[in-house]
Amino acid sequence: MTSSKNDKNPRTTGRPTLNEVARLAGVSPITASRALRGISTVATELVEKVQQAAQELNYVVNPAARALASAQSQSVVVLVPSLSNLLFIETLEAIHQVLRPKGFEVLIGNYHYSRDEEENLLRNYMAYQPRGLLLTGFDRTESARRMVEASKIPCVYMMDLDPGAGLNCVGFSQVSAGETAARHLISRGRRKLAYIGAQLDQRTLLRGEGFRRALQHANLHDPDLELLTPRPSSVGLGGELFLQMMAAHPQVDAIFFGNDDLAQGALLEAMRHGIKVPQQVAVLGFNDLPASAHMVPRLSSISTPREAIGRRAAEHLLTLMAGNTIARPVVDLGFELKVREST
Amino acid sequence: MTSSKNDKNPRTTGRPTLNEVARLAGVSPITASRALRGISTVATELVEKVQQAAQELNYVVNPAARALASAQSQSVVVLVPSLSNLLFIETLEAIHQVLRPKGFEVLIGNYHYSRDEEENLLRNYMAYQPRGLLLTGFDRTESARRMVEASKIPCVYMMDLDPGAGLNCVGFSQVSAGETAARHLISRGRRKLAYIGAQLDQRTLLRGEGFRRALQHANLHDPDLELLTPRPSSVGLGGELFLQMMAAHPQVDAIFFGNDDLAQGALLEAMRHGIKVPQQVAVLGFNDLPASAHMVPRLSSISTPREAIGRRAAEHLLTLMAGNTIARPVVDLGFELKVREST
DNA sequence: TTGTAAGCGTTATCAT
DNA sequence: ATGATAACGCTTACAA
Repeated sequence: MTSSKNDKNPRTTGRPTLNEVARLAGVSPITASRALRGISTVATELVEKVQQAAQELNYVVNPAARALASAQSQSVVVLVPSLSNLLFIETLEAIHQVLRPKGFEVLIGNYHYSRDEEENLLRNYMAYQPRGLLLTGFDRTESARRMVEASKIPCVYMMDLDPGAGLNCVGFSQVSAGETAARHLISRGRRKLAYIGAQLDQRTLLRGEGFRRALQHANLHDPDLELLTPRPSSVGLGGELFLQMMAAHPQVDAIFFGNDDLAQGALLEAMRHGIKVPQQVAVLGFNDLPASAHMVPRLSSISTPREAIGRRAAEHLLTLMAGNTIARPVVDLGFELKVREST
Repeated sequence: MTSSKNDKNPRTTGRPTLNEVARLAGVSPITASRALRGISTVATELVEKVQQAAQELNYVVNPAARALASAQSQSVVVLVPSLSNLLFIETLEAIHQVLRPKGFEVLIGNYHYSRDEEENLLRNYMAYQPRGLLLTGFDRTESARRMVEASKIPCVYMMDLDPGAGLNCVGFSQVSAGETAARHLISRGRRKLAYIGAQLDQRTLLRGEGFRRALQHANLHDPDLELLTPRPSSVGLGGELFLQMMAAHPQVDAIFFGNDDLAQGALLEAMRHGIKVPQQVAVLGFNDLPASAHMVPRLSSISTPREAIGRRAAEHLLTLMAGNTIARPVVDLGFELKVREST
């Protein structure tokens, strides 16, 4: 018994500790700990006493101490390739909505579409001993893959579906979305179909593959009508690529864009240059971003359930973190073609 | 000496500890700790040995243990009112860029423009004993304000400038930006000027105030020409409000929008309804979002230095966290009027 | 400049 | 069902 609590000891936070709560409640610290964590072995009566004491003292656990003692944090790491795409913002929001109420801290890592950066983030965040991992897609370095596997940390993959059907994932088939795009355009009587994609991540590529596959199947595929660039997707870039495509291949009568911002840019340049959409060329976007429905003409797009993906992935992870396994690890949330004025 | 390291002890992480690094380097744990933290009292020779050992073992500190022992985390809490506004994304990115390399973990809180939610987030995050705080603007609950003050945690305010000039802040004068908008429109010969704002946060209001003030000064102010709504800002809403304003006040010849997305929506509806911009009505946006320069007509806007704000605020905070004070706490980064085709 | 001892606040273990 | 004890991995205080 050296001194009283508010000693101005720099090693102390000044906040009430579990010990103090326990003393006030007249129980041992460990009982207080159990009571607060909702561990069933504690008598209801004591639980109440402890909760009251905690409330009275305004007690909040010290996450550092908890993490140290239990070798487990309360944090979940979410890695996304971009934040400038509204797409991922909505997903993140949904994840927060599910995880925060359960007491989890969400650590967000943006790897800017770089596999190496993703690996680094993963390595760094592993130091925090996260309880769970939420990763985007399946395209990562071998080393990152191994880290995840070796860590044994529960992990759910978002956005795409595991072809192997072995990993826990929540998303939709990117390939199939590409096929749908092609079939829609073909059904509109289009015959010279182009694909324009930027930010060549795995999913953009997969979409392109689905698109190509459907065209080949219809005997309409022309490899010249594919314009891909690793530059980051944006409205400005979309306009630029659109003009480039129309200049090189004036006979193109439909374009599928890997992202709505590209398609929006195309619509804008089409207007500026008097190119009639959809009369001369149909424009189809992807993701159905909020502005798309308001473009002139209103942009047709494939709407993706990114909010639902975030929510379901987080719930999925909650199950895994609770130690349960999941019967059906692959959750396909599908997508929806929104036909508006541009196709 | 009970057992060897990889005992499958559930209380242990399996990762190498500082002790092991110290042993390998042939020094005491505390020396290893000091060496790794770059504390100057350690002999250069030993520092090298320790670093080598750490590297060899692939050592990474346990943040929980560090936080517990030092009563200080390595985390910085950033609170923003929204993530769906690209504006804050860019700011966050810059903050990350500055803070992560220095070993800080960035905790992001989105309070959805709700003062109460901000207060809650603050309370929750305080449990993590953050080393620093990055807050948006000055409009918060009294209780939140007190928490920040009482905590003594270094804090930098972003986006606006403290009228009292006492708080550390990095931003620009929102009022002055509103004035600039009005003066520009007036200088273009406009006489019936309207202001349309959504998501009525403090800064939108301040901008409106500056706008109003300049109009009054020029004897051009008409309170009927202000359209404010608490609904969240979006392209769709902008179009809607624009049409509403033009229907109610067909004589309006210029509109300043509190946000670019609103202005973009206005441009789109103007086009759809054959309202000529800027001939019939000039449209001026705010923030200069990426798509604005590509609109038809290209949107004039007030460009804000959100990336620089994030960077400078983070650097500012770094200084404070290092225990230094700042001579000039108020950093005004200004703004820039971009005149394009819509005004 | 380096090391010893102790403690940060919590939870796992094992006994009762 | 509850508690005593030790331990998690690191850093502060102080001694050498």
